[in-house]
Amino acid sequence: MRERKISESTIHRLSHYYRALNTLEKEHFETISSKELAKREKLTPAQVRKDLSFFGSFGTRGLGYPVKELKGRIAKILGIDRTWNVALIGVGNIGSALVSYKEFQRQGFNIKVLFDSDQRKIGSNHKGITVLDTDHLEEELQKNKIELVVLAVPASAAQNIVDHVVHCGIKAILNFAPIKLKVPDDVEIRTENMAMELEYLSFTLVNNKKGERKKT
Amino acid sequence: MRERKISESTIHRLSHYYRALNTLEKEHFETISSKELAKREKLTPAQVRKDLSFFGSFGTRGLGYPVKELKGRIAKILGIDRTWNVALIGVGNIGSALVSYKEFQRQGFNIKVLFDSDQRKIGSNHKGITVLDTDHLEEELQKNKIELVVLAVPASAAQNIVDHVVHCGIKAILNFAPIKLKVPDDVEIRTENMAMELEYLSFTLVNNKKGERKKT
DNA sequence: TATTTTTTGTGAAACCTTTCACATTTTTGT
DNA sequence: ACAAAAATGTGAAAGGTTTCACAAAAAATA
Ligand SMILES: NC(=O)c1ccc[n+]([C@@H]2O[C@H](COP(=O)([O-])OP(=O)(O)OC[C@H]3O[C@@H](n4cnc5c(N)ncnc54)[C@H](O)[C@@H]3O)[C@@H](O)[C@H]2O)c1
Ligand SMILES: NC(=O)c1ccc[n+]([C@@H]2O[C@H](COP(=O)([O-])OP(=O)(O)OC[C@H]3O[C@@H](n4cnc5c(N)ncnc54)[C@H](O)[C@@H]3O)[C@@H](O)[C@H]2O)c1
Repeated sequence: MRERKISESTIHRLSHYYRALNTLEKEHFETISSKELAKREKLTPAQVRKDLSFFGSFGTRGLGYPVKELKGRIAKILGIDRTWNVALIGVGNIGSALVSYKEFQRQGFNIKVLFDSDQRKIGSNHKGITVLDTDHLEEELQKNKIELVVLAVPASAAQNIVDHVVHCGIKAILNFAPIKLKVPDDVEIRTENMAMELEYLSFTLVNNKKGERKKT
Repeated sequence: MRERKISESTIHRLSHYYRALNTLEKEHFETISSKELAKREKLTPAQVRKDLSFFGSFGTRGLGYPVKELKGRIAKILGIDRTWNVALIGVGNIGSALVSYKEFQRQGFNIKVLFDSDQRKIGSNHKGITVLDTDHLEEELQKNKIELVVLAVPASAAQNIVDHVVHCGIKAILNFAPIKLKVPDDVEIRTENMAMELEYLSFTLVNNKKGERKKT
């Protein structure tokens, strides 16, 4: 096995490189240097090279990286060279927005099933997908070979659902409930916490951080 | 001036402490030790103490931190001991979900104005707020003393709008468009990129990161 | 009141991430 | 074919963040 210990920041930057390479491909670039790629992503060339070097040597000295090939390599690293079966639980305000969002589908995150506990919603149709009853959650997750779950239920319901989701072997969860959920070590859960981002912005506003950057 | 250089992680942890303290207050705790607070947030006690120590000495040795007071101190640090006037631009799928989300209002982020460029949406009402025409963006942002902008427009429209928003002095933006926006150094912009989170999850799935943690 | 226990606040150490700097390789130009 | 220029890949240095460990202070106990 190759040696692992890749930081979260590196993975996030790979996502950025991937988008940049997509654009570059559309602009008909054949190759790109770390310098130019860094400039587009507001990073340093060394950072770009170091990030990529964790996964192999993809470039050519004196020339740079082959756009199309590097894009493919990163897709493979990120696991987006395939599609994933996704279930969305909680078809409320945010859940509905997510179902309507075509970008996920296009990126290979295929929302296959929807769940809700509200009788008025069960059986209804969202973008061609029927809303199922959470009572049949585990059974349906398995039947549809779901690999990734998006959670958009109220915070109070989230932990209970996560327990079921984990119980049937799901290893990746994207959570929108503003709560810290308990999962076993081998399950990755990412929480999208908008309130926290607003608080960060609020902090920068009251601390005028950017204005008085250097320490006095 | 006090010496600054607080990391993003510290601020995010303050947000977590704040929520934990809220809960603790409801549970009628008078004081809390760094040990207990750390346990609730899955951190180390040293981390909690170090984070807080950047802002002062709020605890009592042998006893811990006074829950109510510490909560107030953190609120002040984060700038959430007040309300902020917020404008939301782009009342589509995700925009509508955000307007309906009462939690923001309750947290002091007061969505005062909505904007859209779609004639069918302009003049319509969302949760008691009328949608205004983006043609009058700068004028209305100023009139309503907006301090923070939430951007929920298509990626293709985002940069142009940001330029206007920045032009009338806004210093904090929460962006949902999956694109890297250019803003001056003194403007803080946070981008909520769900696709990137999904990609991170996808990476952990293909790399089975959690399972084979230790380097071989 | 004296002793033990608890717990903070904080320098120093350990750890992790980014940047530097340069040998090496390949391309480009003459 | 050779020299100059461009650009990678990577150890080492620098910079940041987290954890350790302990003195100091307060609380609890006897
Ligand atoms: N709306 C937003 O803009 C927003 C923003 C940030 C975070 N969030 C979070 O996202 C989550 C959903 O928010 P929302 O605004 O869409 O709420 P919502 O009430 O509109 O939707 C929640 C949905 O979950 C369903 N539900 C409730 N209990 C369930 C259960 N046990 N099993 C299955 N489904 C269940 C409800 O029937 C409803 O359809 C909440 O945790 C909220 O805090 C929402
Ligand atoms: N829907 C989701 O779940 C989701 C998830 C992640 C990111 N996003 C991002 O959020 C943004 C909005 O997504 P959406 O699904 O709500 O799209 P949407 O098309 O439903 O909404 C976009 C809204 O912006 C308005 N608009 C377009 N140009 C405008 C302009 N120049 N000025 C003002 N308003 C303008 C449109 O009229 C529309 O009401 C997009 O950038 C999208 O990529 C959406």
